[in-house]
Amino acid sequence: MGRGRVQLKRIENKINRQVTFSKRRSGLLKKAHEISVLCDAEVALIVFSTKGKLFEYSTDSCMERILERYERYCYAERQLQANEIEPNGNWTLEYSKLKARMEVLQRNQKHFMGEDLADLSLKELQSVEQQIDSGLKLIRSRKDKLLKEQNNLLAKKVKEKEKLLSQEAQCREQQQQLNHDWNSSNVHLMQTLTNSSYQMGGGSGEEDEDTPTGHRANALLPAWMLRHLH
Amino acid sequence: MGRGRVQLKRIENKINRQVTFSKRRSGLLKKAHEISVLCDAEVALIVFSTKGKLFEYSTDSCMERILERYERYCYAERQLQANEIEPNGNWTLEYSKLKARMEVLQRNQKHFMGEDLADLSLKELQSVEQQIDSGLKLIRSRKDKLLKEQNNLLAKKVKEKEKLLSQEAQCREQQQQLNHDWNSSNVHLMQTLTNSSYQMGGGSGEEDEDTPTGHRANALLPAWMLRHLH
DNA sequence: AACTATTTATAAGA
DNA sequence: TTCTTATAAATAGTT
Repeated sequence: MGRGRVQLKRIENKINRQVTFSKRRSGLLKKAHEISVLCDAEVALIVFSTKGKLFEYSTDSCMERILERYERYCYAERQLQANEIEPNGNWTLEYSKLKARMEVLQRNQKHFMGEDLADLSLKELQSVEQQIDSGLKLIRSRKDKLLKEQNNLLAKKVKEKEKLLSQEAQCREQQQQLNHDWNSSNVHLMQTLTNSSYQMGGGSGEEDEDTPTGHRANALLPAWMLRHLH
Repeated sequence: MGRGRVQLKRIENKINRQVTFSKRRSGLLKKAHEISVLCDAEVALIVFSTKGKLFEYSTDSCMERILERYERYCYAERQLQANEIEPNGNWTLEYSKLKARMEVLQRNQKHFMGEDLADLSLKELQSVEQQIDSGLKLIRSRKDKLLKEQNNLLAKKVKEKEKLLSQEAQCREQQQQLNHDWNSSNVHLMQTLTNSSYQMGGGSGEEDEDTPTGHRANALLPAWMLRHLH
């Protein structure tokens, strides 16, 4: 576009390069904005000049959110790594980076729980809604699966009990002949039945027994964590 | 660029939007690459389509490095702040505390989005489900509210336009009436004042609203773009 | 900073 | 999706 073809290689003349950079940069930013608006896409564009000056564009002027999304999309490897590796150099820098990320996460989490929604534009709201909705679906199908598994397990247990009971009944028949007390045996039977039906209704089976801390409360978020959100 | 001007607003036709996205995306990536090579710049470009698919370009195919550079650049300021405000004693302690909180938040966020659900017991699942569900309800009602507000606003605008139009119509009628009266009673006078009456009869000179030649670019460009233009 | 001859990008159509 | 083509837009080189 211009008077003469251009070779795709570094422009050696410094002035020329600078001018071209300036022109193309604004063109690039404009096009990023256009595709974002026209096609309802989310765009993040970062440009460092040779001299190290930063230029950026991001849809809805929220670079952090898009970068977070990018990282999530990329299997979150970077996040994990960055958090695992102990920063040995600049503590204040690492700390503030972490803090900034934290803030984004907190904001996100609040939105997920329906707080501070006034911050969000309609588009953003829709995107959160979509994310949450798909999350909810996944959670429900997972729950469904777990429940079915437990039911199967319980059904098996019931069968076993029945088997035991019939064996017991046989025993009892034999015992009857020996004139043993019928009532005590009956009570025992009742207890067994009650126990199994309770487990079925309660649903969670044996998992609660392993709880180490003991505060696996109804709320997913412990109080101290909720405090961190504010 | 193409057969007809294009308005900078979301393309409503879905097929059309998809096609345009595909075309412009490749154009954008190409231009990102070009400026990177020609001007020796470092470029990172991330694009999410409406459907959430990721496309990216980065100089030297090293997105991570550029994003880190970006964060360093952006957090330089924060770093100064942090240096003054944050505790000057035990950085490693502060850092690991923050990290722990971060990890909890990340885990939670994943669960909210339906990832890593295998970690959760049935009870926890139910609790997450509940939280998310209530969040979703809040989000939907907020969206509803926003949409209604927008509707009201638009309705108002429509009414205003209607009002203006009817007012204009009235004006014109009155003027015509005046002209008519004046013409009929002052024919001879009019002849001596041809020039001025011609101007008057021609109507109000300010009516033409369409100024196709005026570019008015600055008014339409977002602030960031203006900034980059200088 | 403008200008303009050209190249490039792309909207619409097939 | 891909190709074609008429046209709008971007921009290289110039002033």
